[in-house]
Amino acid sequence: MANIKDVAKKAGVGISTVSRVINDTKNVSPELRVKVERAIDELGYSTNQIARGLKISQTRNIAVIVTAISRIFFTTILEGINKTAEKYGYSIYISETNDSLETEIKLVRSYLSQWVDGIIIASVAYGDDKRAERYVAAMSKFNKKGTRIPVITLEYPVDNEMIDAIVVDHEKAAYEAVSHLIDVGKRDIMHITVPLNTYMGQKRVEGYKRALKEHDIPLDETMIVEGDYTSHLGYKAVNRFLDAGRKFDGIFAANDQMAVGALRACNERGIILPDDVALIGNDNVFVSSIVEPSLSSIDVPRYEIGATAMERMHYLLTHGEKKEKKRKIITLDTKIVVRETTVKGERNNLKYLDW
Amino acid sequence: MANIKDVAKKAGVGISTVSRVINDTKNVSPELRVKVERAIDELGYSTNQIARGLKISQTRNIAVIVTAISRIFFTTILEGINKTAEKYGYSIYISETNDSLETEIKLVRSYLSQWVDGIIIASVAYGDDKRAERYVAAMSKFNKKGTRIPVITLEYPVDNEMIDAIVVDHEKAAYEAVSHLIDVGKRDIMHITVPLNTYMGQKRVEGYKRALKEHDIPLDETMIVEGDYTSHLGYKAVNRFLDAGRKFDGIFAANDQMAVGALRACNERGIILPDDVALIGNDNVFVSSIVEPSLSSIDVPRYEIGATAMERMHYLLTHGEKKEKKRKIITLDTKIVVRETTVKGERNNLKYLDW
DNA sequence: TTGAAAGCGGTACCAG
DNA sequence: CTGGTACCGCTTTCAA
Repeated sequence: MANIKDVAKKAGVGISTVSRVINDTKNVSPELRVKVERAIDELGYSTNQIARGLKISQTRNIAVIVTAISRIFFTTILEGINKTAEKYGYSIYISETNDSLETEIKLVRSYLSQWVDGIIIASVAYGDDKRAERYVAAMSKFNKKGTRIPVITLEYPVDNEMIDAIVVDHEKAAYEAVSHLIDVGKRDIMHITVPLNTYMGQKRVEGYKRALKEHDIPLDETMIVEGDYTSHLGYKAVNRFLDAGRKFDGIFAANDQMAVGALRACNERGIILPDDVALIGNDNVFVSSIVEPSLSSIDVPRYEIGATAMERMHYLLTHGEKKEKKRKIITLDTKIVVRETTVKGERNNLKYLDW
Repeated sequence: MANIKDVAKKAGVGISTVSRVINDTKNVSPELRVKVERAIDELGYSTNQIARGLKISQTRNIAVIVTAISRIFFTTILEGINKTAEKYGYSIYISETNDSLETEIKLVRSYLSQWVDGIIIASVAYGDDKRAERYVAAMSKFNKKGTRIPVITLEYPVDNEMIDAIVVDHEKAAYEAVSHLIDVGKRDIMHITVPLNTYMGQKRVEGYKRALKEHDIPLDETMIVEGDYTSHLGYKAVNRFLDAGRKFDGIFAANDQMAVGALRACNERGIILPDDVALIGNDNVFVSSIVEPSLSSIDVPRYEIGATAMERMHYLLTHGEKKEKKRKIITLDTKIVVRETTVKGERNNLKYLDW
């Protein structure tokens, strides 16, 4: 409502003095300071951040772009980002791409023109699409008035040597999941993947293959079925295998949604977990400890990923271009959480309480 | 990077002409238009929304404030808001109050100073706290340069006759839930509430009481236990009743989290659902169809709530102050979803597929 | 149809 | 320590 001019007039001082007390610079006499503060109170003035942003080209707004807001995997990440952002006084925009590069680029463009201070993104720009390549190359050149607008990617590092990332080792996680299945005595292991045009999809397949190889289990490509993140797909995939009379005694699903679908299918068809088939998911979302039997999974430190991303963003924003030539890729640890779908009696369901 | 001045210079035209082609006003000659468009392309210019916002006092930014981002209840609402916002070209800020009025007020103040066009909020300003009252009263006066900044509340209408709301009938929903328990033959019904200092908490208790009354079941206040939204609490509450040897054959939990906690407790203690105890939750989140036995619940159209809120916001923003004196409260329908915790054999678990 | 210039609400430099 | 003023990048009158 009221602006700085009004305050200046009311306080009977110059506009710059008002500015000084607001951003409390030292050089203001106590008397004037009091006058100005009173005027501010009486007018209920608060500074227009949009004007301020225009002037100092700094908005304290961070854009957060994920593939799908309702993908349960992201909600904890968003929480981590949000809590940390609040700590430092940033506001955050949140939006989703629905796995469309088109949408992603559109969103980024829009945020850039809103002069966000930084962008945290779960990018879908992977693979050798020409458009994607140009876009990823441009990421390190985002700027406003010469100062760089940092981009931090979630889950995996994009193909640009200047862009930081907060990730986990997907290959290793998959390797451990599958090794665990082998350890509990399984050999015919099905792998339900996330889409294979994604980094995560490919890395997890690599881990799957390595685990088989190191345990001298011959690879059967038909045991790998491409998934789409949904519970429904996991459900159908298992039913299809069953209907076809395919032999399998283990399943590694690349996310928990699909694992739960698989679990449901097994339950319905009278397959005993883990005796007949051992099953392990990925992500360790709270649902894993709620289903019956409880689902083994790979824990991904989602909150920490979000928090770390925001911490890193803040660092980049405050420590500027301190000639950090090389990007920083922060890898957080995953760990296997054993429950009843792979080892009888391991309820390990404490987690069901916190959702 | 490049600004309108650069474009004007490059195209060899006046700055206003550039503005005209950008916002495509009619009065520009074809020749100039082409020149300008080429300049825009070559410079990769896109208009600075922050400067534009300052000038026209319209940012196309909407603030969305919920109590907790990770509260699963909200994620679908956010999705509805987001999808609709995208349709109309709004960006949205998302933040959480963690049920603190303090935080809520701070956030609102901050968004106001960023000149958001509107605010959609699941407010915690309920009850007769002086500070809350002042704040709620102020809601209808939020404005920038005289034009009003609309506020729309989620879940329930705040105590301000000018503020729109998108809600469901909590009293009725609770009434139906409890009536259903009675219909399936239960009489000693426990009610685990959400916090009783909330509108939802109180209304659901009212519904609970009305259902008992209309079925001539005497009210026993000790059957009402105040909850806190968490699974853990539902779990403990039931265990406490069991330990104390309390008699009960039905439970209405005011959200699904607590219902799942209660379900887990029953499962562990050998209580057979629904024979010994019938259980119904509230919200119908996807988890209801995943647990064993599947959980009866009250379906709340969360996506629609979000979408409707954003549609209404857009309406308010485009149709301005068309002297709509009176606020609009849009009430969406809830419906009961019967599953195995109240009626044997009613799996009704299609929903488990879509998460 | 076109360009100049004022002004949105601030910040920061400069002179006093 | 204080006030005047240019300017951030854009929109919009006003005159030409």
